[in-house]
Amino acid sequence: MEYYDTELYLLKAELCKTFADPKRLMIIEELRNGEKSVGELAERLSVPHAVASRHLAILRERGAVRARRDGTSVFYSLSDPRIGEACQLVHQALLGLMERNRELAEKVIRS
Amino acid sequence: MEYYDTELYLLKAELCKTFADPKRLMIIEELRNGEKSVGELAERLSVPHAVASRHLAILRERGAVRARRDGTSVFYSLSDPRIGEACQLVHQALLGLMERNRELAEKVIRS
DNA sequence: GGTATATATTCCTATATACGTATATATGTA
DNA sequence: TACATATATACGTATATAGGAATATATACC
Repeated sequence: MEYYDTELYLLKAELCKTFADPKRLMIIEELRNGEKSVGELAERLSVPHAVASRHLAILRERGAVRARRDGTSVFYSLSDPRIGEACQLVHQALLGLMERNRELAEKVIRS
Repeated sequence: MEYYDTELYLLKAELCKTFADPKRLMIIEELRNGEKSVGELAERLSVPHAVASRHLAILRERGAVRARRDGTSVFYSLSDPRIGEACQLVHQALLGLMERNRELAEKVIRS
C-alpha cells in the first residue's frame, strides 16, 4: 500500500535542499528584511559575486526566491514569507537542541 | 567585516540537510503523530528496514530525533516539535508556490 | 548456550554538490 | 559602436550522499 505521494515529497526535499547550505541560509536571513541585489548580498556574505549568483540561481530554480531586474542590478526577494519563517523555526529548534545538550553535558560533568 | 557566525550557520545547514531527503521528510511526518519503531516506519515508507535505520541514524546524529529502546524495538520521536512545524511550513510554502505557478500557467495559456 | 527478531553498520557504486577561475551575457552611457 | 558595471554560466575537481546487499549487534525466550 502506498501511503505517500512520492512526487510531492521529492519536491519538498528539493525545496529543503535550498536550506541545506550555510551561505543560502544567510541569503534567506538577509532577504527576510526585504529585497537585496546580488552585489549587496555578496558583500554581506563576504563571498565572490559569482558564488552569490550561483546560490541565488539555485534558490530561484527551486522557487524559494524571485528576481527583479532594475537597470544593471537584479534584486532578489523571498517568494513566500513562510520560507523565512521555516528557517527561523529551524534556528530556534537548533538553539533548543544546543541548550539541552549543554544541560546534558553539565549533568555528565557533575556526575 | 564578519556579519555571520559561520559555525552556527554550518550547524543550521547540517540540521536542514536532515530535511533534504524525501524519505526523511516522510519519517518526520510520521513522527509528528508520536513515536514509532524502526519496523513500523520501514513498513509505512515501504523501504527495507536497513534503509529506514540509516535515515534514522542520520536524523539522530543531527539531533532531529531521539531514540528509546524497549525490548528488541527502538522507538523514535522528534526531539523538538518545532522540527515538525518547520516541515509543515515548508509544505505550505510549496503548496503556495505550486498554486502561484498554476495561476501563471493559466494566464500563459489564456494569452 | 542457541535461536529468533529487531535494529545497526559496513562496503561499494553511482550520483549530486560546492567552490574557484574563467568566460559570457545584459544593461547603461558616452 | 565601444566600454564599464552587474550578473550569470561553464568547466574541472574534490567531496558528500543515497541505496542495495551483506554482515554485525542487541534483546528476548527457550
